Formats: sequence, C-alpha cells, structure tokens
Amino acid sequence: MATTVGLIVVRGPTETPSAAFRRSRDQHKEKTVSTFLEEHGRTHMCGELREENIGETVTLMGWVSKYRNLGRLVFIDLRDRSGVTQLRFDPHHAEEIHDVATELRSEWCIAIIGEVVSRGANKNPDMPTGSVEILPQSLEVFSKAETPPFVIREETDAHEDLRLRHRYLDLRRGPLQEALLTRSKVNALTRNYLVDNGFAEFETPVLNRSTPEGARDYLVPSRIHPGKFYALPQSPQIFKQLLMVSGFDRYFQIVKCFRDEDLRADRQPEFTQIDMEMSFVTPEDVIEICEGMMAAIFEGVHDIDVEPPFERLSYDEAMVRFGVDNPDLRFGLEISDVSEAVADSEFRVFSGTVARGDVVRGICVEGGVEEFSRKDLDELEEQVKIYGAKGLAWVKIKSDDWSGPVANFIGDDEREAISAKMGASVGDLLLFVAASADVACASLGNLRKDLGNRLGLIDEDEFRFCWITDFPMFEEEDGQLHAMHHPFTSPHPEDLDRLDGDPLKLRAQAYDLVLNGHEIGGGSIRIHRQDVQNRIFELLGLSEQEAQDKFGFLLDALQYGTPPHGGIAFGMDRLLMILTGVDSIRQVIAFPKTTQASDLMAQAPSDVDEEQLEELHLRLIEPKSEENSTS
RNA sequence: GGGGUAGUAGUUCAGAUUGGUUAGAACGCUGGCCUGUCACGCCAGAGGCCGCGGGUUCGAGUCCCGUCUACCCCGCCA
Repeated sequence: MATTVGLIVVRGPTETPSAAFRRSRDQHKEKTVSTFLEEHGRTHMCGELREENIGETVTLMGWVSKYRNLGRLVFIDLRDRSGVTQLRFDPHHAEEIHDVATELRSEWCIAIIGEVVSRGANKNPDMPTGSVEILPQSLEVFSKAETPPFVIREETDAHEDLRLRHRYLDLRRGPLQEALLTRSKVNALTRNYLVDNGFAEFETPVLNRSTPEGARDYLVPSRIHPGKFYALPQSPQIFKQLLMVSGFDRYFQIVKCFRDEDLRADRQPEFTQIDMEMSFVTPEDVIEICEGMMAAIFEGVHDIDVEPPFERLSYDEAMVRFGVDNPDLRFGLEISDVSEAVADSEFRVFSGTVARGDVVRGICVEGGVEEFSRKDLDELEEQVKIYGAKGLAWVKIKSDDWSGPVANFIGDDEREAISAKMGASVGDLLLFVAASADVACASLGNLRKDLGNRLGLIDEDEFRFCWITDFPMFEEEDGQLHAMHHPFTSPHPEDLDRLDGDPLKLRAQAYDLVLNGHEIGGGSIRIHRQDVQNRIFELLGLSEQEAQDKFGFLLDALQYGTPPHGGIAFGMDRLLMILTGVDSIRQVIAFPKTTQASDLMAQAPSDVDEEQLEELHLRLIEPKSEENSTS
C-alpha cells in the first residue's frame, strides 16, 4: 500500500514554529484538495476496536488526543466521538511515517491506515480498546490545530466562561459529547414512543402574537407593519389547543420556547419542551401516557425500570410535608407543624407567632446533636433568612436535658408535645422557623434540601418520580388573582359548582411531574366550555373586551364544538440534566447562554446597523453604553 | 432590582493580615534526551496591562471608591 503523507510541519533547523506553520500552510495551498477521502473510507470508529479485530487493516479518523514520545517509540491516542485507540509509531515498521508522527500535536485532525495488533503484556485494562493498538502504515493530516486555550480531556478545571467562549472545543470532551448524544437519544425515544401511541408531530409558529400573561416576551419587530411586533412563544399553548379543536386528537412537538426572565442553573432564555396535548382524556389518561414515556426514556438511556405508577401528592400535602411543590423524595427530614404545641409557650417568638395566626414548623434531624456546631447552625440560619425567616430556633436533645438558646423557655409539657409531633428522641437536633405559612414552607423546604445534601442522605443513582396534583387555581398578589398554571386550566370537577365561592379555595385539574426535587413537567385539563372560561376570566379581573382582545381567536374557536382536552409539557433540558447527573442545564445544551443571557462564543446579543433599525422603524432611546473596558 | 463568591502566566491557583528591590508553583507550550508509554520520565527555556478606571501614598497585585465579566441564590419565571 502506498504511503500517503499529508500536511505535515517539518520545521527547518533555524525556522520558528510560526514560520514553519506558514510555510506548510502555503505548501498545502498548492495541494488544493486532499484525495485521501476519495481513495479511503473510514472502516471503524476509534472506540470500537477489540481483540477480535487483531490482524485487520483499518482506517481511522479523528483527533490527536494525547502524544507520548519515548524517543524512538511514539504513542498517540486517537479520539473520535466513540472513544480512543492507541496508535504506535515504531521506526521498525515504517521509518517515514514515524518521522512524520513525531511532528503531530494535540487536536490535529488526522486519518491513519494500519494494522490492528495485540498489545500483549502491555494491555491497558482501563481503556475499552486497551488490549489492541494500531501500527499505522499511512497517515493523512486533514488539519493542524493551534494549541487549544484549555486542555481537552475528560475532566477539566478550566473556568466555564473560557469553555463557553470556545464551546466547539469544550464539546470535544467526553462528558459533553455523551450528554448531547444522550439528548439525541431521548429525542428519538420520545418521538418513537409518542408516535407509537397515536400522537402526531406538528410545528407551530415561532413568530407569534404577544400575550401579556405570564413571562416577559422576546419581541421581534415587524418590517412590514411599522410599529408592530411579533413575540417568540413562551410555549405553544394556544396553538396546541387549537389543534385539538381541529380534531387531531393527539399532538406532540419537541419545541423551543422563549422567556425573557432572569436565568438560573436550571433556566435558560431559550429552552426545549416536549409538548403534548390529547383530546377526550382525564388526568389519569395523561398521567398514564407520561409514565409510559418516562419508562421508555429511562429504559432506553439507562436500562432501568422506573416502575410506574409513580407516587402522588396533593399540592397541599407536598407543601405541609416538604415545604415546596417540587419535593425531593429520596430522603426524609419531613417538616412538622408544632404550632399547637407551642401556642402557649413562654418563648414569645413561638406563642406570638401562633397568636398572629402564623405557624411554627420544624425539622427533626435524627442524631444531629453531634453533627452540627454552633457555626454550622449559624450557617443554617443564614440559609432560612434568604427566604424571609427572621431566624432559626434550635434545640439539641441531649441525654440529660434540652440545650440551646431557647431550650430554657420550653416547658416539660411542651417538650413532650413537640417530641411527639416531630418523632424526636435523644440525640436529635430540632430546627424551628416561626413565620407566615408561605415563609415557613419556603425556608424549611429549602433548608430540608440543603440538609439532605449536607448529610449525604441522597442516593445519586436513584430516580424518584412524584406527581403533584390538585394545585390551587389562583394565587393572590396585592389583592389581584393570578392563574397559577394558566388561564385555560379547568377547575377540579368537584369544584365546578363552587365557582362563586372563595376563588382561592378552588382546585385546578393541574398536575406537575417532579423528579428528584426538580419540576420536569406540568400540565392540566383545559377548559372546553365557553361559560366556564368566561367565569375564570371574570375572576382574573379580565373584562369580556380584554379577554376578546387577548385571546379572541381561542375563544372564537371554543364556540365550534371543542373536545374536552388536556396535556402537559416537559422541560427537556431539566430532564436531561437529571438523566446525565449534571447540575446545570448548560451542560446538556450545545450552545448555552450565560446568566446574563449572552452567548460568549457568538457574542450575542450584538449591536446592529443603523440601516437595520431604520428598516424596522426602530430608534434607540438609551445612549449606547460605552464599549466594555475589558473587551 | 437585591445578596453572595470569584477575576494574578495559555490554564488552574498561591502571593493580599503586615504596601517596599527581580510576582511564584503546577499543568500546558517550545527545544533537547529517552523503545512499552497510557497523568510517560529527565533536563533546559519562553511566557505577566496582577479584569478595567480612578483615588490614597515617596511607593499599590496588596488599602479605598467605582465599574465590567462569570457563577450561585432571592425577587422574577402563568
């Protein structure tokens, strides 16, 4: 076989590296097109060679991952998305190729043709391909590489902003490759499952009309209609309901959604939903389909059985026991309400709080007496203050007595009642928050999650699903009602004839799917009757005219024989974050944005030309901020 | 809008309490040596606007003020 040698920098004795690089680049221009790919096809991926391939001549293509020169013997780890194979360049086998190999550097993109041989006694048991190596007979350099700004290997300690600036390099690393390939797999599993269950995939508009409800919209100015704007969808909610009106029966879409709100580790301005809607269904039907879908995804990705049906909790029960509507059920540390037990307490903070109609709730940390120093407890107090708690009262139950700053104010009868309520015994640490129910829930609910992490109570390999049901229809803010889910959510059937009672007591036919403490999906049965829809708008303080202005086309559609329908949407990014065991959704998105909604690689958002603004009938009112002094 | 953490070689960090001659280490990079490495090893070398701007001072990486960027959180996200 002829030896092909492609673009190789062989540096002259007095030549600088950059001069050598330029010279070889210029030489490469003469050889305008490599004919390597016309003559040779890839026969294997780098991660798949095993002992049974010994003796075969293979063609591999990939990147130089690691270079080890032992003098006359050169080893190179060649990497592609499937893994790594070791190449051995030995002057005994091919002198010319060996000389060329000594010039290779990290991240050059190359192809080799060579024989698979056994490593004999030099096997590497830590590599899947560790019992074989390749003796290359020919080598083609497709392209050389500058030294990357950070080393491309499985584990990196480079800061995230640097990696985001060079995302295409970060994405060469194994963990990110796996995450994105898992993402692709979940896409395929989802489509297969839903299509098999009678769902059809439809696209809905991205350029849409702005609706004032909900999150802040991303707006797109219209060139053709001066002064008017499209909005990017926060979700395809109304369109999927219209598809039900049209009779498509079962719809799904894997779709980008946009919300212009502040970011978090699990929130990006553009994110992907698995969006579904079904006609003629009860919540049970939706839940069953979703459980089947989760089972298919988890079996396909991790080969594990998540064992539906999943546990269910009402919203009220979740809030009382766990303080949040997205409880992590992988550990205990449940919250107890001790308001009654401390109503007459000598400790005024407790009794005063109860007298005001607020609550005293606590968490019993089994065996926590030894675990927590005064400093630790101060830290925990800081944690609850974030959520508005004034303080964190604590008591250590030691064998002889209760200790802690407030212990003296708690009488014997009270102690007995508290212990009974919290299931406390000697050696336990009791933590209390006295506050409004909202603050007590938020502070203790989040404290509980912190404690679960801190005490190592969480089995990272466990996937614990839970449905939260019976959400309130409305929440109140400054005397104004807001829809908790969205204004098209149907009231609970048992509450339908109580629409004239206290609206805050109305329950919705809404359900969230929670996995390991993250809300991964939420949906509801929708209102399909116009009279009910009008009543809900009324409760929300929307006049008929306003409702018509905002949602007129949906209301019109409801007049033409609407099937009962309902659906759900899953947060694909959050689901993947849990599936791949990472702690931010940036790690499962190919090109994510920073917490300031910037793309550090593409440098978006950016300035635009005056002419573009003009065409769009826009004028900037803020003076342009000066260029960043750091950039 | 608010709270917290960080920013010093290409990278990850030390140096900061106590302002003082020439700002260090590791990894990476470059060169040399090395035939079984796989975090290869050994030797040598290059590499710095101490985020940016201002102030205090005889003198600032270090003290003060402002500002920018990244990350985490509260608010916000039907």
